[in-house]
Amino acid sequence: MRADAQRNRARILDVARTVIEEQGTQASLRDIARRAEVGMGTLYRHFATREELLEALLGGRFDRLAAHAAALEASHPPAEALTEWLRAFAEGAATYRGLAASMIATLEDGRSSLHASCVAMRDAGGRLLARAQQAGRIRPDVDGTDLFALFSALASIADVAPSIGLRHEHLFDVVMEGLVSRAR
Amino acid sequence: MRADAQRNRARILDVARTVIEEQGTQASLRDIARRAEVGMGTLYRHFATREELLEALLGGRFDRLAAHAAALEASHPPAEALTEWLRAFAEGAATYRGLAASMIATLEDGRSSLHASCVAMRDAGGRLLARAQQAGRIRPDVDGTDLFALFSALASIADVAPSIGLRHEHLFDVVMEGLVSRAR
DNA sequence: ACCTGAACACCGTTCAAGT
DNA sequence: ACCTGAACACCGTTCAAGT
Repeated sequence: MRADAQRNRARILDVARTVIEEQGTQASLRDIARRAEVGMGTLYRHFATREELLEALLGGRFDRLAAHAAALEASHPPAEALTEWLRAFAEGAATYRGLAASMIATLEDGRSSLHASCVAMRDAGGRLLARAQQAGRIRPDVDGTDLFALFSALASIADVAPSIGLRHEHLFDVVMEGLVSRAR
Repeated sequence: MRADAQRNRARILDVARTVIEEQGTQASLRDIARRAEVGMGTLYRHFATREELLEALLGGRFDRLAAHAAALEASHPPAEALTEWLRAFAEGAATYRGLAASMIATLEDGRSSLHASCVAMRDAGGRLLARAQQAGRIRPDVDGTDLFALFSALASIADVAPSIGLRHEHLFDVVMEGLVSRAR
């Protein structure tokens, strides 16, 4: 990649992080290009879709989250590992306003650039889930997709109603208890 | 109201119902005006905000839902009344794509035209909840707002991922079990 | 190769002008 | 009283023209 291109790409990512932090995942791309002092075409050349931009911003974080699942599997007993991971997952889904909703949508949209990361995360969670189910600690009739949907939806509440978001830990606990009930 | 105004209002509501059914609560107001064969100003005169339009479309339904809570309180035992009502509530929140998210947001936005209906529904649910808690059937550390948020969030999953929406009843059951656990 | 910015087709919202 | 539709300030996306 040419040096100026590389510099532009970095500038865009840098500005995008700030703007999306301010305005959420639906932030104006025009605004990002403007503040990065770059033409619209340049933004589109580097990131053909909004999802590609989000992937560049979040891909690393998501990969680490999937890896974290494997680590927890080795270090913690089944139920604790799952709970701990779901907590980290919910935190990740809350990185930017609007992200949680995008993540659920992306799970069934194979064309989205976020699709791969989300499927990987769902599967990582699914493995922790299966382990906890085999240990009889989680009800057997839920799968990784259920988990992903439930906790993303939970995270999305804070996006749309910040004050209710303060109850997040509490609501997390309620849903968690729902998973525990009817185990075995 | 003048006869032509009344006719216009009815036309707008009629078309809005169709368009919002197609495109969700974020449907283009311009499109609604166009298909109702009405100037933009006319639409704005009758419904100054998008929320006012939604209120006109859904207010009746929400009022009935609040009334339904009182009826259930008289006819059913505490836990059954609550479960039954929450089922109806979730159905109402799923009337239009995007509505569930609007409802959570509106709960803490006093200026929204949907605010009154949503508060009324939350309180109606809150009364059924308190009754079930007094009967020792629901954990005591949740309130009406928690309930509203949890089940709206649940409904919003189907908005953004239709196929996961097919699991709605199942996820409903999981959350319900979470409410039951730690009762008394 | 890469960048720019105007062009196009859309929005929501307002408001002067009409009846 | 009420209606119309143009005007304004925004979008996202594309693409001819430049370096």
